[in-house]
Amino acid sequence: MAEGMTKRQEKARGTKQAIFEAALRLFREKGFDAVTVEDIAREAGTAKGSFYTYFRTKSDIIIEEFRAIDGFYRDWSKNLKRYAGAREKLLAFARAQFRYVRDKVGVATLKQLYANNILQPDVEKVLIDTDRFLHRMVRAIMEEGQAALEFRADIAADRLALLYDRSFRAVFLDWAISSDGFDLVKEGVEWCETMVLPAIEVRTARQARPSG
Amino acid sequence: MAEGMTKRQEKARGTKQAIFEAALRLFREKGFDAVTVEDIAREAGTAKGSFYTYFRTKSDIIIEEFRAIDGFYRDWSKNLKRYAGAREKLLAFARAQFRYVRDKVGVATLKQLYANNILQPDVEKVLIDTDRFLHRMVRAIMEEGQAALEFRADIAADRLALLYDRSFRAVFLDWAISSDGFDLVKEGVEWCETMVLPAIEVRTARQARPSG
DNA sequence: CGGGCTTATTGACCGCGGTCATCGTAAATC
DNA sequence: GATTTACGATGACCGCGGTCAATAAGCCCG
Repeated sequence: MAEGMTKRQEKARGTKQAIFEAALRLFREKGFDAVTVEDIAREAGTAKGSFYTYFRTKSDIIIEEFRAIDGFYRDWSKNLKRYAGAREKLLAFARAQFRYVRDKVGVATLKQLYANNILQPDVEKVLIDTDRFLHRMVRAIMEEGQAALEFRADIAADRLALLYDRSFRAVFLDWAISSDGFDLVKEGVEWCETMVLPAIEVRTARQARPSG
Repeated sequence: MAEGMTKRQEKARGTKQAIFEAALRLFREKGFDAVTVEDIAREAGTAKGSFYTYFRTKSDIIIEEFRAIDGFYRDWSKNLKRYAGAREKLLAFARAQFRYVRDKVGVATLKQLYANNILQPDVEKVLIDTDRFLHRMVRAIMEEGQAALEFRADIAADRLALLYDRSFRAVFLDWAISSDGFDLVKEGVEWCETMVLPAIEVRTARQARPSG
């Protein structure tokens, strides 16, 4: 792992790692706001200034942590072939995604992530980055659905993927604002079935029925 | 206006108003982050501590300003009867709403508003508050659409309104994250036509057509 | 091995958002 | 009118995120 590295580079790497892990540990224990950068540095056995050698802001830790989600998507995408149609793939992916965010990311981290993406001026906006694996995978599913005449073909697959991504951000946003005020998985899947799929699928007739 | 007020209450009201107006003026001139609370107090001819007598945080000013948008909705709702069906009403309202936010609110204010709603723990969450005029108006349109068999009736009007609201937040969020990276009105109206109406309307057949 | 160069590390320092004990005076009470 | 109470105003103060000049130490070349 540390092949071809000078002693200096190795040490630097170690310092960054120590800071990162200390930060995650403390955030988990006490919550983001209750942890100071000095706490993190102390816990990592280094000085406050070193934190800023490796991270631009306190909330950069959150961004870095969130990048791990792309690893999850990559792993999960191997399951895709299990599902017959594009519709099933989208739904299964939605469920997996909501589960992961609810159980592994958590509402506190999500809040920081969203707030950070909104406020920080020059940070690369990971949430709306269309180069991420997430987006490319969704686009592939859209193309498959279009080829199978499941999904509407009058909108480019890339745009369909954007619409899908954006729809999901809406649920995440509401979940964050409401501070875990509803079950993300249940609401998310329902949202996907109600709002996302109807817009994307080739239409079949649905009659107005009285609510009950 | 200042009927039945003691001299003290009048003065307090004046102080609050002076702070509020000074803050808005300075934010507009220099931007939210470049203005300090002391700047605001000085501009308002009072002391820093007084700011916190009337506002809990610096960004509370933004929340207060944003409440004006409900006044806009109220005024605008008088135009509703111009439009024939519920679908037209929703679309017209969408257009008006996006225009107002783009031209009168601005991306900087919207950013602060969203970040604030996400991060502040005990603030009333104006964005997802279903008691706001906005939500009640949309619900009324949904009910009208259901009665006319335009909109699906297997979902309660209140939930349809929530879905509509949430969809819109998605566009506002993307607009905020991308820092005015697209035309809010154009994108918003397209989004409404593509994602929101298809999910809400009673379905009529749509065939898959090749893109291009 | 020696000396210049690069780079990780450090902690004092800064500016700002937010707090709070204190003060002065209008309002209420008698 | 005198006395007490209530409350708006104040600014010194605090804690934290973030900066930066100075320092220490590994690296590299002659």
